[in-house]
Amino acid sequence: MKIYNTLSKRKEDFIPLEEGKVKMYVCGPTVYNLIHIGNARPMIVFDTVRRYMEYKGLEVNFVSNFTDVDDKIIKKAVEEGVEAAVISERYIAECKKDMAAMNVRPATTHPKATEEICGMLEMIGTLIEKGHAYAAPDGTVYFRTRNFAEYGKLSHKNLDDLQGGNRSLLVSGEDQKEDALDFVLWKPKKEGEPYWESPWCNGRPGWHIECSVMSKKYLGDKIDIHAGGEDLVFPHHENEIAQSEAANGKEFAKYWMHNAFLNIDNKKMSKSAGNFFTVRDISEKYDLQVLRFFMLSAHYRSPLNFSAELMEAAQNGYDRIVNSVSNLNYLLENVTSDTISETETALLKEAEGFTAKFEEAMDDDFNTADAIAAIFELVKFVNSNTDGEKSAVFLKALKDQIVKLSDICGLLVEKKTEDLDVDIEELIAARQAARKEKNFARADEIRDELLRKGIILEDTREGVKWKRV
RNA sequence: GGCGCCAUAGCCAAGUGGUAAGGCAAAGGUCUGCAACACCUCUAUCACCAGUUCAAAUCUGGUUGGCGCCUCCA
Repeated sequence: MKIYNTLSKRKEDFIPLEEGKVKMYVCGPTVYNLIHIGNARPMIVFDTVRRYMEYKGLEVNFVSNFTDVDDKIIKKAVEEGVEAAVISERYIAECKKDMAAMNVRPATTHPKATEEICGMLEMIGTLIEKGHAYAAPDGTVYFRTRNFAEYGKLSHKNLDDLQGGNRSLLVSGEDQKEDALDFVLWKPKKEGEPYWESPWCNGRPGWHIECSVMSKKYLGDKIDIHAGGEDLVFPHHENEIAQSEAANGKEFAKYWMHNAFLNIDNKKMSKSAGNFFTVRDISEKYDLQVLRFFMLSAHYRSPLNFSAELMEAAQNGYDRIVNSVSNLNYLLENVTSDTISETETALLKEAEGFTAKFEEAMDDDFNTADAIAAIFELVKFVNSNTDGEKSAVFLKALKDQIVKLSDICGLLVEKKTEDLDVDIEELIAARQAARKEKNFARADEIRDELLRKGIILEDTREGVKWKRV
């Protein structure tokens, strides 16, 4: 299994620190609103990485945080006149609903920043002791960036380029820094903000320290994979490395994975540009499985464009897989043979090739676009090689194969079987009778009536199939 | 100003040295009372220029056109 490592800028063989186990940390959302479809990309991508690793027999300890103390949360709390925790708890709950609908599995642990303040105070203390951080007179604690020799190794920047960046860095408190590149570990509270006591001042943590601390607490000083959106490479992840490695004296993470951005109609999504969609918005029009399928249709390191047309195409593509499984289920319900023939055995062997192709794609830095192509090839193979004459063993094996590969991608392609109401069953039977008498007007009338009730009929060679709109 | 990425059919998207996967859409056909599903057929020399090589979408240099990070941001 190869993974592209941002640190080395190349694909590397994935070798877990501990055989058979993976320690993985993914930077989670700041919970001040419903999550947007940009937030959804890393969730879906890294959930898929996790699922594939588990499929390969690895035990994945997957940690993803909720940042629940932040300026935007506080601002929203002030606007609504409630405690910050009311806002963060509300949106954590909403986020979990969206994740469930996208079939993103809950992390092994979902730590919250506000519950890890103790660990942050401890790490900041260690950094000060070791000379990597200092407290300014007003109680702000800064990280001494130039004291960490490897600073810039992830984003491949050097400090002098950064400093020469000609931008005005003089925001408030800037003058008390030893160096313009030093970043905040702890900052004093402002009036009305939530705060915690500390040796330096009553205040709250800077943005970067939380991930260093949560990763250390739940996974250990050194982990296998640290992941997130590409915008986090600098400064967030660069700063995490500086803090963790300076404090722990060990390499922080072996592999760094970053997903590319999602654009809307070829532009960066932003509220001001008016092209901003929450996952909830999309769920009103589409099953979020379609969103997931869409996200996986491109490689995670390629920028992906989002538009209404592309979602339609994704809907149709996803339906093709669902249809194939639904056909297999229909055949299985009406199966007549349960002994597998020699031809069938040979076909199953051939079908294994698609699983091999799928794995080859996923082993190559999680090439989901290629992996999904393998699923489509399997779908075509299934559609071309199954009919009412085939045995139950054969059909079941093929169905399991499609469902399994789709499941690795987190795609649910098997609709739950449900029983129809008796009156609907009777209408379908009545239509069949009408068709037999060649009374097609009556047959079509019944079909329209069922459509109004949300049932779509399809007359296949093997009989009448139905599905929900 | 510094660092970096991308450019493959109408659309989306794999392919990083051996002669272009897959999906969507469109068209024609088979099946079917019709529709739907499915199946078959059909669609590209890979932005442009030069070079390396027996061989390049794939390597090198250049041109053009997009984009990202350097600031809260997935």
